[in-house]
Amino acid sequence: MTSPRPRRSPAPQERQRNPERTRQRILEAAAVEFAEHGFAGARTRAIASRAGVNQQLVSYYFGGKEGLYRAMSEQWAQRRDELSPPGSSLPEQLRGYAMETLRNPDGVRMFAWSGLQWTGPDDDPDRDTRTQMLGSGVAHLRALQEAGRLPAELDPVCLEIILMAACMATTTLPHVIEGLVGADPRSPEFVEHYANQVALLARHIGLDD
Amino acid sequence: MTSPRPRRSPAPQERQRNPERTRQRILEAAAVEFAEHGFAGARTRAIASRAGVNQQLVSYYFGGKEGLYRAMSEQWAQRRDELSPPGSSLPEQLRGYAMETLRNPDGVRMFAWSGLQWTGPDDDPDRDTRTQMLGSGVAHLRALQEAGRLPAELDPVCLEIILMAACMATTTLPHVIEGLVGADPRSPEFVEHYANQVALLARHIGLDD
DNA sequence: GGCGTTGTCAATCAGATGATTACTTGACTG
DNA sequence: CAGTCAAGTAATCATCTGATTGACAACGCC
Repeated sequence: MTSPRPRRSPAPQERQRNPERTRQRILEAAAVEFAEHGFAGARTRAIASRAGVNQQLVSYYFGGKEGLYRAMSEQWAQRRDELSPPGSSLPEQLRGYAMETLRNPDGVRMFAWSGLQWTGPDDDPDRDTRTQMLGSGVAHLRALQEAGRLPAELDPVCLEIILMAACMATTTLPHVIEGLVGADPRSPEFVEHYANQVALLARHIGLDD
Repeated sequence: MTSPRPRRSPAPQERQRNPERTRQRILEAAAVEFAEHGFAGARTRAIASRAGVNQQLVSYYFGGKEGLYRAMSEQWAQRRDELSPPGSSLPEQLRGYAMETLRNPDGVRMFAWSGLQWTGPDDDPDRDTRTQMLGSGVAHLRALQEAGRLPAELDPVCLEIILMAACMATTTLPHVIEGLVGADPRSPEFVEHYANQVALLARHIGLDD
């Protein structure tokens, strides 16, 4: 069986047709715009323009703005799923999550938007994969608790939520940070410092392995 | 001196003029809509309709959508400033902040939106009052630290940010919560439980007085 | 009671926005 | 090489959105 797209000449011109690449470009542009402005604030024209394609292609490939948003959400969910959590110990892992603001600012922002835009369990395509992923984290905490490393009266679910909110703070509370530290809350310096502090606190709670 | 508004018949009809009441109604309706949909998602028509007044009055009193948003932000900043922090000990205070989701869901939501919509120190009318308020919290933490109740290597500013993010989680991460606990994340039962857990964690860190 | 001021409204506008239509271009097939 | 279908585009549309206009009715003042 030969390759599905022979493409005699590898890439003589960039003007060739390439539906998959076009699709992908739209998805990438959509991620940037949605991450920056949220669903209501994003503009289909801006997405098409950023992708360098005609606006109609958004309808052609995704059936409109809403379909594009859904498709992009699913792609990001999948991508996040593939991403193996960095770090070995739990504090190191949390440090990694807090650093995600630098590696993948759009993804974190998208996630933050989705929380405020959330209206209910339905129309949340990401729900199941996300829950499964977080559930494993909760299981980890619960195991730590049963091993006596964590106070019995602490609810592992709530702790997971607290830690998650903490890791996202550089994205969700930039105005607070700017006011308190007087510097750009997204600067690598501060994000790294903050991530270290999150890890430190986690250790102080007793989340070391 | 007599009353400024004599109003011969006390309230024969509600159709009487009352600019101040109208202004206030618009502001209240704006708070609800902006809290629900954010700035980009809120509709001037919906605000006017909710306030039960003509849409034009938004321009008449506030000079348009943006002016209304600013005015409402300032009003809420002021209202929050008046609101004395409940609770005596720091964990109790944090518990109170986490419970704010029930007492004042719109206020918390507005604050969460403002973080994602934030573009820079400018165009942030709330900045100074907010920073001042948070600064006092940081000072409190720093005092605790200097008294040896808190590890020296912890940055009080980062700790404050972490705690704040944790207190807002029932608003910022409803999708996560729904997935993990399978219940309405805004239900009084869960919010109270979560607030207790935040306070518990604070105690466990050593933030007791 | 007359009169200017001010609060309120209905009607409407210009621009933006997401979607649709009809057309062109390119690639594969027999 | 004709034919067919997929990929892409330009032009246009209907609707929505925030803002403006002009009328007018309630109020304060004399």
